[in-house]
Amino acid sequence: MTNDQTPPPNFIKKIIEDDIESGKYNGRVHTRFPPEPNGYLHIGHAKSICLNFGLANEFNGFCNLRFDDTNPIKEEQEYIDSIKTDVRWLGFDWDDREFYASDYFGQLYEWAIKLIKDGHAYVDSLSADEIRAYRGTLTESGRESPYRDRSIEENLDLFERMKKGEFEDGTYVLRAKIDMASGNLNLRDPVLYRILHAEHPRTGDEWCIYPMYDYAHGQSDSIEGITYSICTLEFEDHRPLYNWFLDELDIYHPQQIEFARLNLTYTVMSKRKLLRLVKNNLVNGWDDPRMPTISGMRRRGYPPAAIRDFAERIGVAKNDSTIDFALLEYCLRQELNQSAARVMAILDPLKVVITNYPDDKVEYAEAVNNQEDPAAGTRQVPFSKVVYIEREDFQEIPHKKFFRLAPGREVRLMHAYYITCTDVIKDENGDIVELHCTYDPETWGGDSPDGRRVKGTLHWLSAAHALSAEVRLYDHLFTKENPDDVGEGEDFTANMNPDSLQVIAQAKVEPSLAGAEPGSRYQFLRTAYFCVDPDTTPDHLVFNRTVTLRDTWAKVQQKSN
RNA sequence: UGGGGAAUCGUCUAAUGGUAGGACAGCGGCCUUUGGAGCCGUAUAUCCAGGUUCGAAUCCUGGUUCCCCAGCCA
Repeated sequence: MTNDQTPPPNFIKKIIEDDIESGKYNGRVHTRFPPEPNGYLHIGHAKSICLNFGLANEFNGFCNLRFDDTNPIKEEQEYIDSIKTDVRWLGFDWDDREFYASDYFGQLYEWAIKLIKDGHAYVDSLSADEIRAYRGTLTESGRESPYRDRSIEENLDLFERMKKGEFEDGTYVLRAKIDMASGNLNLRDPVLYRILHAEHPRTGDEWCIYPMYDYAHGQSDSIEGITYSICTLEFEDHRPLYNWFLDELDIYHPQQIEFARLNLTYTVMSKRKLLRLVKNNLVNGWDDPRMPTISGMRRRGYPPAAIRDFAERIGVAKNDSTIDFALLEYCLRQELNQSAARVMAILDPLKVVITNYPDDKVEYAEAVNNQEDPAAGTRQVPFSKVVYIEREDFQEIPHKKFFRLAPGREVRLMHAYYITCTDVIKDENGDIVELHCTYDPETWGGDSPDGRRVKGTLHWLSAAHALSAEVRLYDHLFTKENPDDVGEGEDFTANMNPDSLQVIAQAKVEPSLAGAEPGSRYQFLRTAYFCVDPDTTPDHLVFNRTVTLRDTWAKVQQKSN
């Protein structure tokens, strides 16, 4: 899909344009996407990825992929691998600029020694609990650690022994010496290094002290020559600390800019909650198509171009905001409408016997694959005496605005014939089991030579030729726009939608779908967009519903209720 | 009188002293071999109160509301 509108302005572009004009970074634009490999990427990350890589593209700069791997307890190679897959799948390329904060552990250690020597850092012997108690509260200033004035020599010695592994976890930390009375808690002698005798996914057991985020991030940015270190709002009051390290170390100084993270209706976004859904088996893994993870969206059938379009449309600002899920769906339909091949599938089959059609005759209707894309061509769809239509496409006593099939009414079977319903066959319970219709042989292709019109056009399948398939219909994972809107003693899981997954074991699909590749996307005509699930095997097709088609008939029905 | 941020249609987002614009959602219509897509039209907003100014979403003063921060997480 092409979007010929120029990308919208935002406050970060404005800053960059001003900097380019003033020559602040000599016109250079260099960003980075810095995930911690402790979970799978989600659509909130996608916003950040599109922003950082997008800015680099727009201003002829670069964007690095940098893993913020400073906490070996939570990080795993599995997450590193998935993150790379997801960023690439979204359509972005970091060339050879794949970096890790752990690449800089040596340099970071040297800089820590410099801070100690300059009297800006000290080794503290307080326990974690004591440090918390000494930190004070939001409204009361903190107290200085009794170890704050150790000599530089002692600090150097202790820090070196921390690194050598002489001490247990938690016995010592390295702290910056800033201001225990600061109103900004981040400046109350923040911890720079902690002792962690843990195996790191990349550095193994080379280190047993690990830098904290605040100490590692800005310096990593500096080493990589980043110009704009773009992060989310909650880091706003870390910025003074970000600047403090760079200034005290007297090294190249990137600029941190904060923007509002993405919130989406009917969705939870925090890694903690997503992890909980996975670990408690409330969903089927990180790539469950109901998950807002990139891997889940991929499996659900979201095209990367739709996600990029979405990221552009939501904008970038500093307001806390929650995007209407309907916008995402709009972007999906927009993209899928252009790219997805049309195909016929019946989710809830109703048998139709065309009484005046020859018993053993088979004709092949030429069906357009995608009227939005003539290059997609056509295909042959078999037609015969017994067909399936969608059960909801027939009403025995039609609603006044229902213009599909009803007794005595004529409709078009798309690309095939006009048919007229003559009889309704019911079982002993009064349930409709079959329809008898007649067809007009003059209407092959879907047009009548006499120019008469029909109001309804239905999709259909030749019963003898249809393939069976499993179809998975997905809905919002949560029933409330804000899943955290819960009663006392409840949490977000109380709002989980019991109907978020509905499995249709025996749907019918076109024979052309035989052998459809996992990941390929289709529009089931008049129904929804679907994507072939990886669970598919040669004799068992599985489709995931990506997003329904807009359904104005559903609205009409709702209104009349 | 802890610190840091943010307030514009229902929801996002533009407009940086000069006609409050766009998108999604809504509503109405046209068209249609998808009740899809497309097209046209339409209603709805500057947190409040003062002030400066010919003119204020924008500048000033004072309020109000919301978000973030007390990890040896990021």
